[in-house]
Amino acid sequence: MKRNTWQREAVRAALADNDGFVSAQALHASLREGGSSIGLATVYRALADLAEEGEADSLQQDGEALYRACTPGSHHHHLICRGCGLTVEIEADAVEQWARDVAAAHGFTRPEHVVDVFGLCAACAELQANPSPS
Amino acid sequence: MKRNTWQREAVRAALADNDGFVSAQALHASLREGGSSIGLATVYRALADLAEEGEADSLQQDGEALYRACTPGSHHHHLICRGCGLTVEIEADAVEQWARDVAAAHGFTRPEHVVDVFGLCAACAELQANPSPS
DNA sequence: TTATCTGCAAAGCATTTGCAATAGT
DNA sequence: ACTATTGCAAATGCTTTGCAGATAA
Repeated sequence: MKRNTWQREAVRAALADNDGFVSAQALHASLREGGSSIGLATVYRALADLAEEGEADSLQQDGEALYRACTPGSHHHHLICRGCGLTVEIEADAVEQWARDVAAAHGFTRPEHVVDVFGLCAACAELQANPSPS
Repeated sequence: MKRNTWQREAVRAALADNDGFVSAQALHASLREGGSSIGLATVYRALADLAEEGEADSLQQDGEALYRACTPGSHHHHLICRGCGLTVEIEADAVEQWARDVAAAHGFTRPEHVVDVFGLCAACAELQANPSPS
């Protein structure tokens, strides 16, 4: 059976404290800075578990896995700012349906999908237009 | 300026010869088997260039980058079999529109999106149901 | 000629794994 | 007690990089 260790709780909490996506490395570093003595491998293992149990979303970026807390069972997608990492949760019922349909139309079963939209948020777009403001 | 070497051509050709997504490693191996003496690093560099120039799609799976030839400028998505890697190109005009709308609704500009649907193709679903057929 | 590209081997990174010690239950 | 979990360090696997020699322009 799955045991309840303070390490797992720490990872769960650190993930919840964070608004955007975090890498395992970053999460481990921040836990260490917070005085925890948790090991890196443990963070990896905990995150993998959380993701499998549906308590965390994960996505791949630049060859590293990023995680984010999410309410169990709910399925949603993200709008992510390329500049500052700001993440907005988005509803995508229409896309869910479309994914199921397109999979079925080609004889595919057990469909899952990855849908993420990247862009520049208003603030970052502003920054890019005026690199040195005021 | 960008030079035209036989290595770059070889990578472009090998990619075009392949129907699904291929890893850099696999592409390098197949080129070597074909008698080429191209180096692994060169394959990586060529693929990165092709992807940047829009001549190749790329996606991340299991911590490795997969590439696939694509007609420059065209934008499409993929339905990928988790079992055998079979890839079907899918139209997603509705999703394109949705992505643009959702980005705009949140003040995001220059939207790009990642939309991939994974599933089990008919053949692989069959195999999983009957692990050792006839 | 000469700036870019190649190949090799050596890093570099994120992630995984083996194993003895530790700590839930 | 029993066994899952931890932490460390070593191992793995993909990708990048430094550099000397090759090569396209």
